[in-house]
Amino acid sequence: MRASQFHISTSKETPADAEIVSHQLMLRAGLIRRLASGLYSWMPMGLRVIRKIEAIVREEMDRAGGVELIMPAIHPAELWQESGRWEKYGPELLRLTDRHDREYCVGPTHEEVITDIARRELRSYRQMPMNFYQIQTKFRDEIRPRFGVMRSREFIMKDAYSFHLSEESLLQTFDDMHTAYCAVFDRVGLEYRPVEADSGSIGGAKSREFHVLAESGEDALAYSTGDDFAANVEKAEAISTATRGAAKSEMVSVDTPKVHTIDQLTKALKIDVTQTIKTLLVKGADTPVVALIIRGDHQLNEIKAEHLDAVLTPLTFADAKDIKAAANCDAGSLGPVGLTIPVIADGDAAAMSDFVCGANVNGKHLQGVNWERDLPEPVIADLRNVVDGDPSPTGKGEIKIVRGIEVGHIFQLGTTYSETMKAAIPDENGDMQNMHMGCYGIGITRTAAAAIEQNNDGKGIIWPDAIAPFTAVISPIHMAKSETVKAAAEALYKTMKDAGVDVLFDDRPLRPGVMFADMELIGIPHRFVVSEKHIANDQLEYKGRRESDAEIISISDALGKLGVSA
RNA sequence: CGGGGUAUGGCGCAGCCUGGUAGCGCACCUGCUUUGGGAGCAGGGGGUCGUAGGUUCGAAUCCUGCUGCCCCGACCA
Repeated sequence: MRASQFHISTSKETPADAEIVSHQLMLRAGLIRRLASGLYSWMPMGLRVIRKIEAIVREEMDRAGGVELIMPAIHPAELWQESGRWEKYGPELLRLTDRHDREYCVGPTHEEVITDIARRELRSYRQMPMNFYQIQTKFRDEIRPRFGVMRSREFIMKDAYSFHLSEESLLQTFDDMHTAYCAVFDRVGLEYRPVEADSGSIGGAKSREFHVLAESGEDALAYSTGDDFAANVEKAEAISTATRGAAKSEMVSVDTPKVHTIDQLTKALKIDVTQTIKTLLVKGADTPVVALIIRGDHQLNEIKAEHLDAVLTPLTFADAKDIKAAANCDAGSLGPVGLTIPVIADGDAAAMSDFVCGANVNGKHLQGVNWERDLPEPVIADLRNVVDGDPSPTGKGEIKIVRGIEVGHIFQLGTTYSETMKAAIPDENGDMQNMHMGCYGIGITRTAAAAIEQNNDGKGIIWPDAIAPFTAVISPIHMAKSETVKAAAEALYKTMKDAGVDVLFDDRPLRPGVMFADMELIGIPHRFVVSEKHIANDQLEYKGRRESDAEIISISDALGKLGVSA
C-alpha cells in the first residue's frame, strides 16, 4: 500500500476525554473515530488491525472444527421471551419496535438465535457435535461506556456455540476451545492468562476467562504461587485458616460520635482494622434484609453474596429505610448483635473474637464482642474477595493479585437453553435428549485495545507483528529530490510486495521527522529507511519499533529481517 | 440512576468573574526559503460561541429550561 493512496490521519495532541493510553493512542494514530457515546468508526488503519485479529481467530476456529455462519443483528422479541431473557437481561438490551409495532432487540449475544437454528437444523445425533461461530457486531447498551473501544456499546465479537448429545462431548469441545483460544492469543502475541470465572447472567456450569494482563485492566485476577491455579477475583475462593481465640474481654458499649466508616472507627478507638467487622445489609430472598458480615479490612464479593439462597438476586443493598427498620440506626452504626434478621458471616469474620462492631445505636459501637457468648453463631459462607497473601484454595502456595482485560470467555452452558427453548435430538436409541451447549466469545475490538494497552511507549503504539496494520514501512528520505532513492525505494517496495509482505510505502512528500513520528505513533513494527547516505553501498537502514538504534544492512538482507524469503 | 464538570473553527484551548459583537496553538490552503527526527517567514480560508427562551440599548459573557459529552459514585456500615 502506498501511503499517498491510503488514509493516514495522526495527531500530536492527546484528546482531552481519552483516559487510558490505548484510547488516546488509537485516536491519535487515527485508528478510530468516535461517532457518539460508545460508538466508534474503525478508520482504514484501525480496520486492518481488526481484520488481522479476525483472520487469526477464524483460522484457529476452523482448525478446531468450528463452522462459520452469520446471524442477524436484530432479533425478534419472541425468541428472547421464549428463553426468558427478554425480562431478565435488563436495560443493556436495546429494544426497538418496527412499523408494524413488532418488538425486536439488537443482539448483545446470540444464544437464542443459534438455539433456534440448532433445533431446526440438527435432527440427528449423527450431526453432532456441531460448533457454529460468527464474527459480528454486537450491541450492549452499557450504563457507562468508557475507555474507547475497551467498553463500547457497539463492538465486534467472535461468538461460537457448540451443540452436543452428551456432556462428555461438550467437555471435549470446551477443552478444544480452550486450546484454540490459547493458540489465538499466542499468535496475536499478547501476554495473557486463562482464569476460572463466574458464569454470570448467561448461566451454565463451568466457565473460563482469557485475560490480557495490563495494569489498567478492569478485572482483578488471583493466581497461586504454588501451582497453576488462576481465577477471577469474583470467583476465587477465600480460604479461612484462622481459628477463633477464647473470649478475653467483656462486651462493652463505647461512644463513637461521628464515626461512620471502618477507617474512622479504627482511628477513634486506636485499634487494628482486623479487630473490626463490617455489617452490610442487603435485600433478602425471603426476608426484607439479610446481614452480611466481613472483617473490616476485607471487601464484599458481590457475586458470591448473590449466589447465597437467602440473598435476593440481583444483589441490592438495603436503603436507609430498610436499615432503620431492621436495626433502628443508620448504616454507619450497624452490627450483628441483637439483630433478628438472618446473619451470614464470612469465614474470617466468624473466626474472630473480642471484635468491634456497630451497636445498632447511632454513635455507639460495641467492643469485646464474641460469637456464641454475645450473639448467636452466624451462618458461615465465603463472602469476601481474596487478597494478596491468602492461602491458595488448592492448598499450594499463596494468592497474588494482578489486573487483566477480559478478551475471551468460554462457557459450558449445559442444557439451560435447550430446555427452555426445546432443542432436543434423538440419540442412538431414538430417545429425545436435550442438547448440551457451550458458548465461546472473543472480543475482537477489545483485543486490539488490549494489545495497545500492553504494548506502547512514549512515541506510540508498538504492535505485535501479527496484528500490525502494516508489518513494515519503507521510509524514503527526500524521494522527490533523488531519482536513486526513488528507484531503490520502489524496487524494495516491489520486492516486499512480491514476497507477500504487508508493507506500507511512505511515499508522502514529507520531511523525515514527520514520517518517522507518524509511523512510530501508528506502531509499524519494522522500518526500512532508504536514503542517499547508504544507497551507494546498496545498503539501507533498518530499525525495529522496540529497538533504540537503527542498523545498516544490505538491501538484499531486508526481507531476512522480516523472516521471509523472496 | 445519583453527584460533579463541561459545551467557543477539524482538534486542543483562552475569552466569561467585571456584558460592547471572537482570539491563540495545531491542522488546512497559497507563495518563498528550508530539508535525516513533528521546519521558518509571509499571506489566506473556515466559527449563527450546544440549543431554546429570558434580562439588557447591546449577551460567548448574566439568568432559566433542554440536550450532548466527560468524570466520579452506585462498597456505606
